Amino acid sequence: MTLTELRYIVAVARERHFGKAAKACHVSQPTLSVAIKKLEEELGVSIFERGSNEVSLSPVGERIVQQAQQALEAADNVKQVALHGKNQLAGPLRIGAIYTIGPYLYPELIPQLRKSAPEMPLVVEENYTSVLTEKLKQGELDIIVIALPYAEQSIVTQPLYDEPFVVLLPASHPLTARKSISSVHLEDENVLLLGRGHCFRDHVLEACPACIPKPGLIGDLPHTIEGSSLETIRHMVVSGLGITVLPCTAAGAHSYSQRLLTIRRFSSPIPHRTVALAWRASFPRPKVIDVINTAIRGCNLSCVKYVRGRK
Amino acid sequence: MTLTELRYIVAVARERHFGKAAKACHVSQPTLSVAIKKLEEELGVSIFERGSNEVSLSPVGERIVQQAQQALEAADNVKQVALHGKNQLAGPLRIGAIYTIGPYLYPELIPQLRKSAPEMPLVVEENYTSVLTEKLKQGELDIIVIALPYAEQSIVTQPLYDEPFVVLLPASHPLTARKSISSVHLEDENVLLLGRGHCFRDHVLEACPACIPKPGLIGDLPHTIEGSSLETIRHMVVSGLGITVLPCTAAGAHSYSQRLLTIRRFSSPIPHRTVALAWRASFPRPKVIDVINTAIRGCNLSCVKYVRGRK
DNA sequence: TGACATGGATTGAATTAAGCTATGGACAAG
DNA sequence: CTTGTCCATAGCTTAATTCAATCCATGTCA
Repeated sequence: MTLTELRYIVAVARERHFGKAAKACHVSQPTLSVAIKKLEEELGVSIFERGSNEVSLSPVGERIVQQAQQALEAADNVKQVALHGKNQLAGPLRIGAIYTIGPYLYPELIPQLRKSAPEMPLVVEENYTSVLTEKLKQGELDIIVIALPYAEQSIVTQPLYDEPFVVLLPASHPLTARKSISSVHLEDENVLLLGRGHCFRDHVLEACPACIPKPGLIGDLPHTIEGSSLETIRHMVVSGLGITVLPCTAAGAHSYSQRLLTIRRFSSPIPHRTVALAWRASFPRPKVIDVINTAIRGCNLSCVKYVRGRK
Repeated sequence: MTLTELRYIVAVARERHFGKAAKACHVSQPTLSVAIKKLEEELGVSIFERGSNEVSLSPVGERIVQQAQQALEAADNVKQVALHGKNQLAGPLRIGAIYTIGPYLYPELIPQLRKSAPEMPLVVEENYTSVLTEKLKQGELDIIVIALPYAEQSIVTQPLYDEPFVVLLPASHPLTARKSISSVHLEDENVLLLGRGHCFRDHVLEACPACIPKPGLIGDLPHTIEGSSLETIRHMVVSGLGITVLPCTAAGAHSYSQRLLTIRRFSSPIPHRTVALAWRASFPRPKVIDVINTAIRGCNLSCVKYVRGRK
């Protein structure tokens, strides 16, 4: 078995066409055909099913190609390691965070990283968990910050901190009279939610099942209003459209004074989420993980509880 | 770059000797020397430092070899996938658990797995976290059950359940009068601990810092008695040597009647541990993980709280 | 139905890479 | 100064890879 053969089967699996795959690999079609046949004989299974007018993957082939991709990635990483020399903290790092973390973590994290790894330029992105996951797996991102639970094949995760949720109220709201708020108090309130796809939306609904949006209108407005970001929701809370639930790191960073907005904590059991790092298991720069881990723990996120560190 | 070259550098890194490495690879010494030189030229770095009387790894070389090992493992897995054919649930699985989980989980888990994956013979082991980790990394185990926190390079973890701790008392003990017990109640008690190396020992000490063992003797016995397993500790509790803290799954499975032993829950905050699966990120049988996950969730562990599943 | 197009398999020659034996050269020990 | 160790180099052989040319099965359309 050679890396070349693995490249060939990955190409055919991608192109679904021997000729095109051969072109993509810069070899002739017979070369590729022979190489694949040789590999199939060595492995004792047929990877592709040559139909009359199409090439498809056999069930085993599917998994073989997946595994081959991993092997190729690992081999590529050998080159990367050699390229970047001994300093893992040199060279760019592509980092992603979900929408409900990025805006509140990055302003703390990035200055920290500039200090601890000045030779590591950062490419930074915000997106949904699903998009970040895809980009991470495709190698378009190196490390992402998401909320647990999170389990993906060949992705390593590392919990960072537990983040309690808080309630954001207009200052004039009756609930501001309470010192802490239970999820039952939210049942009759108009709780503004993020749109579908935001995992924080699901976290809130889990903590407050009664907040599940109902179809229909109240006056001109839909029964439940969905915001496209925590900041738009904050504006709507100010404007009196309703109240909302925020992760605590998002509670402080805003431009409204206490005369307009009030924050109240939850009474026990306090709903919360666990924020974690995730990276490809094959990511070849362990020190980068350590540095980011340390940097986040060094961030001034006063309301969170850091998870005990890596051993 | 070829897999053969990677095998060569891994061998030299292991043997620290070109000649011996060549023998281990079943090739002549010049073959190996040339191949390594070629790879070093391709990568543009020198992997080994040829000293007068010894071969050592350069700093970059160290990481290159590590990465090479990963690539070789991934390539091996291609063969494994082909070998076991389309059925990931066929072929033996080597599973490990720490001492404080295995005896209580296996009797539930193994019959479950026999049902859901009858063609998968199980090789089962119990050991300390550190030993299991080493065996997992070396490929001597496929999947292990440990307690969080757990973070190892290129190991994937998946939380399974939260397990509250309980207090085990002789039936005649004054604390049996209480419905629930707080850690402060343990301060003046003789709390029997597991020996060093058991992570559960550390969990107990974290929940009850006052229980940290003090040197010295009480009469003939050491001030703090350490047991080699939860079962030996249970015997000692029966015999009146002291009380102990157990994970709740270990509380029920014993041969003593309620007339001798009493179990009491903790009052809030209830100390607990999170039990998780861990496997090499390169482990090529994702369905096996799913099946074990499902099997454990199907176990009759009434006292635990299962963590939300994989998405 | 038959000419043609498509797409993978086969063939055989040319090239390249990987392997071996023999030898060279640096270094340390005696 | 000799000897032994150990990695590097040279020259040769053999095996593997690649390509162009060709074959063959299948599907399309007049």
